[in-house]
Amino acid sequence: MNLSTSEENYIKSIYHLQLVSNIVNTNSLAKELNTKAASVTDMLKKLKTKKLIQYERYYGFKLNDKGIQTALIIIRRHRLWEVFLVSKLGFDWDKVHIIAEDLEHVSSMELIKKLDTYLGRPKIDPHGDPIPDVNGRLPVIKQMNLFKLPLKKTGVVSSVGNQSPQMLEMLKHYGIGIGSQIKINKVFDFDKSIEIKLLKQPACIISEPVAKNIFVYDE
Amino acid sequence: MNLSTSEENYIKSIYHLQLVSNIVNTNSLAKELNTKAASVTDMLKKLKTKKLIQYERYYGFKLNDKGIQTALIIIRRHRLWEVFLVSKLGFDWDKVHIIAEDLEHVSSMELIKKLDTYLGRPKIDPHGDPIPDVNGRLPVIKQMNLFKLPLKKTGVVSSVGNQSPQMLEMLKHYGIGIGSQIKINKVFDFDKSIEIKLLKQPACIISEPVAKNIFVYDE
DNA sequence: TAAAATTTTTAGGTTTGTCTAAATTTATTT
DNA sequence: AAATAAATTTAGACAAACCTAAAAATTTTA
Ligand SMILES: [Mn+2]
Ligand SMILES: [Mn+2]
Ligand SMILES: [Mn+2]
Ligand SMILES: [Mn+2]
Repeated sequence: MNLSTSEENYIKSIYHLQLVSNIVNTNSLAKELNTKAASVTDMLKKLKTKKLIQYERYYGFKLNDKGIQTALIIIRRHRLWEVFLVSKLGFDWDKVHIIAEDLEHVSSMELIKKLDTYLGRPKIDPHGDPIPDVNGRLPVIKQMNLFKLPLKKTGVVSSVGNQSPQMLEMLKHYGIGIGSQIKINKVFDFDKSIEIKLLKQPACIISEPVAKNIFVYDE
Repeated sequence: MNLSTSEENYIKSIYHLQLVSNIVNTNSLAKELNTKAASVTDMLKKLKTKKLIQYERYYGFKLNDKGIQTALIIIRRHRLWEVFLVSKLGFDWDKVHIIAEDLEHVSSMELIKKLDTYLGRPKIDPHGDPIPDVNGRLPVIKQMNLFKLPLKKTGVVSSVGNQSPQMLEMLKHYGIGIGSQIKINKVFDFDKSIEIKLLKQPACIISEPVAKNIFVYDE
């Protein structure tokens, strides 16, 4: 298909937005991409002629099957590079997204195939997000919000909702990462902050907004 | 400085051309970059305003110190990625140039620093070309043309002049690579082709154009 | 040295991706 | 149901990186 960096970024952003809202609107995409609504409209026309989106003016838009397939290929590249940056180069998880944002646009098939093999065909990226396979299939990861974890029951951190550098830096500070074993000691009614206990660490308290973005699976 | 991919490609090409000819002319750069002379002139104006080249119209041009420094940073990224592709991902040496041509434009300093460390601070790339250090200093590699190697004396292949995929594929076929131990058995007067002997391989004959592009050091 | 050939630059366009400001359309209030 | 507000699109520009064709400068040849 041969897409520009800009087209790829639009497709990826539409994909992420339509996971939440089913139909995507111009303003939210503009905000997501740090651009203006008028620019978005221009690009929507182009993506429509390339038959990657469903789009009727004033009615919103979303990726069609071909568009979703394309998005998953780009997401696969992004997440494989993130694994590389963390597991091979030793980057912290809060530093890799920006770099992967560039690397994901290098489109050699052979490169991604060999990178995947080299990394040991990882199923999740450093933030716990699933890596689409070569055919764009996403492994389903069974997980729940930390708030759903019964008191005193141990869960394993599986992914993070908000992945801003600010959030990730904070979790790093708390010592919370993918794979961390976590237990809820107590929920405080006042502000819904919770006291948690991690292995080999003293108990600590995290706020509701933080807790809401942590996902776990049990045992 | 923040340069576009296109600007970086121009700078790198000027660098390579001025190694040979000292002063570079519009047409040769256009040919090198598979573009037109008019496009080159446009870019030269831009590079001049960015103070990266010395350029007087109709008189040719070359990189100034700042331009050379910039070129060496890009070449460093290119060659480090080539090392990665060959030594970590298992690519053949004739397949890595095109991919590195894209990867070299990902400009995170931290990335290149960590990649360098990860690769063990290599001094040469898979084609035997020296990798500039962080400060843009090039290690000097003492070598000579294969034709200068005395008969029956063993040399070690250190680099290749023509690095087109066609040439590299051919050398791969002959089993000639960087580090190969090579001896000249005989030079044929007729066409200056030479019979060579590599370790653990039967003797074979290579043409003059091929031999002229092979460089060795003795011992 | 004058004509011819070559090289380089300029003039004027195109495409991609962006923008601001104005016009439309749709949604929300009175 | 108007009026108002919000969202979206269009109109018109702009910068980057290209292009072709024509003009200008330089070099070569006769
Ligand atoms: Mn990106
Ligand atoms: Mn991620
Ligand atoms: Mn390049
Ligand atoms: Mn190389």
